[in-house]
Amino acid sequence: MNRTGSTKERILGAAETLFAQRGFDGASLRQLTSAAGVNLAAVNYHFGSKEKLVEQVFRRRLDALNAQRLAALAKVANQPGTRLEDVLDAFIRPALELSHDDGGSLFMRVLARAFAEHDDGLRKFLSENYGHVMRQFTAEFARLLPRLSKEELYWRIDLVTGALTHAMSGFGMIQRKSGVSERAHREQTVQHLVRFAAAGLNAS
Amino acid sequence: MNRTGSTKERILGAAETLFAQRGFDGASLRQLTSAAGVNLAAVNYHFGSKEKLVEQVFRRRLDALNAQRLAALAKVANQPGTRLEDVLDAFIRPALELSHDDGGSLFMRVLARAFAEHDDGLRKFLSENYGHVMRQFTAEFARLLPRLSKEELYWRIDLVTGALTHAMSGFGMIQRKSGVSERAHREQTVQHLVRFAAAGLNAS
DNA sequence: CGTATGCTCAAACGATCGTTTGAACCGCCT
DNA sequence: AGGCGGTTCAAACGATCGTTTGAGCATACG
Repeated sequence: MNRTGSTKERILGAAETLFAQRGFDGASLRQLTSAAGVNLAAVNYHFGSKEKLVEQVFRRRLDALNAQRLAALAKVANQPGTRLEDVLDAFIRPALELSHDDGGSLFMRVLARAFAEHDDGLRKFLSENYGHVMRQFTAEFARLLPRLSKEELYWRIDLVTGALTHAMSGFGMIQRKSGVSERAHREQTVQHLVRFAAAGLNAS
Repeated sequence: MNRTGSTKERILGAAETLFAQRGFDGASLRQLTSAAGVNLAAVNYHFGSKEKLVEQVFRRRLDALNAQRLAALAKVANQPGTRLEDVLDAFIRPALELSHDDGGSLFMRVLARAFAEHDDGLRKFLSENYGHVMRQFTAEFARLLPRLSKEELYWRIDLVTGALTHAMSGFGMIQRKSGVSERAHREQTVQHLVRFAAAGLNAS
């Protein structure tokens, strides 16, 4: 039972963990509030409903994540020397750094669930709030891959995001060797993912 | 309400559809039996429990799918002229042909959900019953990509399966152009996926 | 001191879940 | 005709779900 932080923060933390482990429907408010060490009614008092709690769990992480992604993209977008790998790095590195925060890796599992569950309400929420990020990256990919038709480009981006979401939701399976620092391991991981994605996007 | 076939078949069909749409927990036996046009108790009578129904939904498709995959793999495995693309074709083509069967495309969504939900019971079932398929493909990938360490190979295969599962669970989003036959469209799709996967596996 | 205000609490609400029950019904064999 | 295994049926079981309620508590302000 977590006893640090405000009630809202404890609920958000416990929600992230349990949503990752059991899914949005699978995690009950009773399990959740019990793990957070708060009263059952606290969720509806502070968030209004379980669905709005889900949205806040996403907001807490995605606001920061996508701000970092856009900041990194801005440094390389629409510039002459930019390589495909630079854009992919701007997309992937912030997500992996988030994975290293407390509970951050769990959040990537939550995100993977959101992709698999074809929940219209959740997809609409994500599209309305964070769709512009994907649109900016897509525009830059289109610039760097002019020989791909719009159709092919969309498809390949879909494949890449699928691979990355899948991989990062299971992140941690790739064991860090002893003697390798956490930072060096993450750097290796970023480069592995970037190389894979760049090769896929560039495929003949 | 479906009225064709035996009670067991109608349940399996409705289960596949509803599991794809709402998830394993999200689809209730009452929705399911109502859609199948059978009595609520029929599920427990014919399958024993909801969990065993889930397993049968997987079995019905995966037995045939993996048999086709292994048959296709056997034709190219351990032979001198085999290209990476041939092995990937053996893995991907049967899945896409299944997607074209009635309800088959829905099954790929079910499969994507099973990946995202980290349900231990389900993962154990899939591993015990179909793990040998992935092991055979992995062995052949290892033969064709000798310069990759075992660690790197496992990771890239994980990325590829993630991309393919993600893409095929959303299959149908890539619209078939008018004037292109269903068969030609599927052939194009297979080659797109194979090229992407081969490039990713082969990345420097 | 009295009283708002923000928050927590135990308890209960109605709804829905998977499962079980026992009677009714079916075609088939002797 | 009569009984019998296989199947279907409506109904109910206990459990658990998200949400609501109203009393109780703490702190701050007049």
